[in-house]
Amino acid sequence: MNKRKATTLKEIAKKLDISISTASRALNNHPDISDATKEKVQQLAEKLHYSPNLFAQGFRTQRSHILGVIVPNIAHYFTSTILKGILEEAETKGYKVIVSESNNNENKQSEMLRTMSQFGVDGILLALSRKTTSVDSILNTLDTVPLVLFDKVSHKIPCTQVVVDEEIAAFNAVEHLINTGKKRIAIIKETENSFNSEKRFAGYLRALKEHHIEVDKKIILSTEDVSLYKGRMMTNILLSLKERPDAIFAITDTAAIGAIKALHKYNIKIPEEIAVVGFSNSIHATIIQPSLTTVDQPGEKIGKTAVTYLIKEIESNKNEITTKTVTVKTHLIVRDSSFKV
Amino acid sequence: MNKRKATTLKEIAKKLDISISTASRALNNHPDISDATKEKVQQLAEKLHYSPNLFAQGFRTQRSHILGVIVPNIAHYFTSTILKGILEEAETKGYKVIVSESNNNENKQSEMLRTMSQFGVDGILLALSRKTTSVDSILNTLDTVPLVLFDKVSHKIPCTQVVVDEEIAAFNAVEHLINTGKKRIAIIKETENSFNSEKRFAGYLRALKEHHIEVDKKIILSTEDVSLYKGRMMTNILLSLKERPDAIFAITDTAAIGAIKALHKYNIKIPEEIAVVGFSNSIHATIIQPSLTTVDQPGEKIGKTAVTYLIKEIESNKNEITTKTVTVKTHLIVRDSSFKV
DNA sequence: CTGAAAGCGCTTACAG
DNA sequence: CTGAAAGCGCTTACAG
Repeated sequence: MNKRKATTLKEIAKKLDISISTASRALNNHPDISDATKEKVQQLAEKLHYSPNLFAQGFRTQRSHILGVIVPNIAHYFTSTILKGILEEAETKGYKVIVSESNNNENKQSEMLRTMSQFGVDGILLALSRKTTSVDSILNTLDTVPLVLFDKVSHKIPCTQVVVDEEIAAFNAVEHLINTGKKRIAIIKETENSFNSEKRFAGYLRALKEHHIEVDKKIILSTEDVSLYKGRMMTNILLSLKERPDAIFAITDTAAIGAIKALHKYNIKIPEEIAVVGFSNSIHATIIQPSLTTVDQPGEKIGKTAVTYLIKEIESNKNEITTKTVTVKTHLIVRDSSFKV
Repeated sequence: MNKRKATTLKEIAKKLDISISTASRALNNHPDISDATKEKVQQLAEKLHYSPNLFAQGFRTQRSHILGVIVPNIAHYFTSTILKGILEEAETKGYKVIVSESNNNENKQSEMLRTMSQFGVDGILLALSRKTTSVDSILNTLDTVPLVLFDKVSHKIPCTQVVVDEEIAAFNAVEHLINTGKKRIAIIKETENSFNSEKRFAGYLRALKEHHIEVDKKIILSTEDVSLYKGRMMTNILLSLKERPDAIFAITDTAAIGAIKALHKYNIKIPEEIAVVGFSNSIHATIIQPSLTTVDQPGEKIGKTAVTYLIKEIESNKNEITTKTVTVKTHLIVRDSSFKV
């Protein structure tokens, strides 16, 4: 299959008896070229279905108009939502998007960064894999190609980072519980201090503090992966406590759903006995019974924002590295797993 | 940001005082080159972190090693699952993947096909947008670049198509209901005859026929988009019937979940009064109460298979077009929305 | 306003 | 076993 007998600039130039340079410039609307010539060239190009060989162009100009995206897991709903935003924004700006999955594997992530920069993408969008401990490979690629971090970020990397207002969102979620009369609010968070978990925990603490509620370590539970299964397990632990909590704030929707499943098992009334709040507004949130109160994270907006900043960096040919955290707003969606105020 | 001061072949050649040609060949393990030279070159290349400029290489060889993927909606779970398979297989075969969303918009789909083929992808993976009526633009790109259809396919397009054993899967699902004693099985399907809907309906009919159950048009419901909302509506209709069905086979998990929600509302016991079976094994299937009996479609396998066939076509430089339907097996997962046999 | 020429980094017939 | 040279299709200083 090698029929790609595309029209080239040369052919156009020949037919019109002009030079290739002129043809090229006419097509690119160069101010030097006369209107008459431009029209002539552009018409013929149209007629012949001319389209520039983007590979030649990219090779020549050292600009591929390709953006590389690396995410831990593409089948994660929130991630695919961000990707949607990335694709849309990139397309309107005239960029193509190459996608890769790190599978939460740090080595793979490093390798992908290398491959992508070597491939010649104009910029990279990265959501850090879990437990990214060695930042070296990232700093390295940062030297060669613009890079923007989103969702899973780290302040150890000096670059633009697009995140959600994690701390405020968590604060609002917990305050909402307090406002509905809950006084003993448990949290299910991550063991390792990821950026997200840390911020959400900080929001939790601040809400308690501002409302003069004492922190009780017995109802602060940590787990390595905040999964449905772990949500269940943690909730079982909470239920075994002498003083049960009257609300659970899970740092993740899946863990919140695990909590709900555990509460179901013990026939505990939600939200009367124990309210549950999640984080993410995943698609499950309205499938589960009762529907889940949770923080809505605007995935598409995050994606679009990340692309916008990345392209800005690409097109401002400055060699400097921007360190800047862009925060996208979230809002709490109150559903049936907590009381309305 | 233009520090990409990558090592080039020229530099390597110069340092070793050999020609660029030799350096190139040494790196590519060309049989003509002596082992001594090869080693020398490869060692230096390693030391200098040489990596070929893939754009130059692609430009020269007319091979980009990029695959283009076009899907209706990337945030659809099943789709993201397929994508996962595509990414993985492509990576192991040394291809990058450009992803685009058609948003179920036929014009956009055509445009993307054009852009991709003009961009110079080596092959295209396409899941048809809903209501793709005009096949022309697809036939056109089929002339210029290998293309494989997956999931949403059409036999109007002469190319390799990777699908699931839709008819058999539906047959098994309906037969399962029959085996558990259900006699009056409703179906919720699509109005327009998409490939998927048509096959699943055929499987439904065959199961009834083989078990000598009469077809009753009153419990064959069609809707344009087989969504959760529509699943609910259709179920309401079924419940208003004089002779209610004792089972519902929804062509889609989301519609099945809509059905379950509607049945909940009327306090109808699942599966005792009415059993429900879906299709897809979406992530919701175990979140909903009762958990959903459904057909598991191996998304990753579909993705991998599609890539395998596409690359085969790309690398066999034959100019001929293969028309071939590859079927990936599914299996029924029996959960709580239907009886175990 | 237009053209000749160099060159982006690589591969590959051709020659020896 | 190695090298000189052409060329992939384009853009862009330079010259006029």
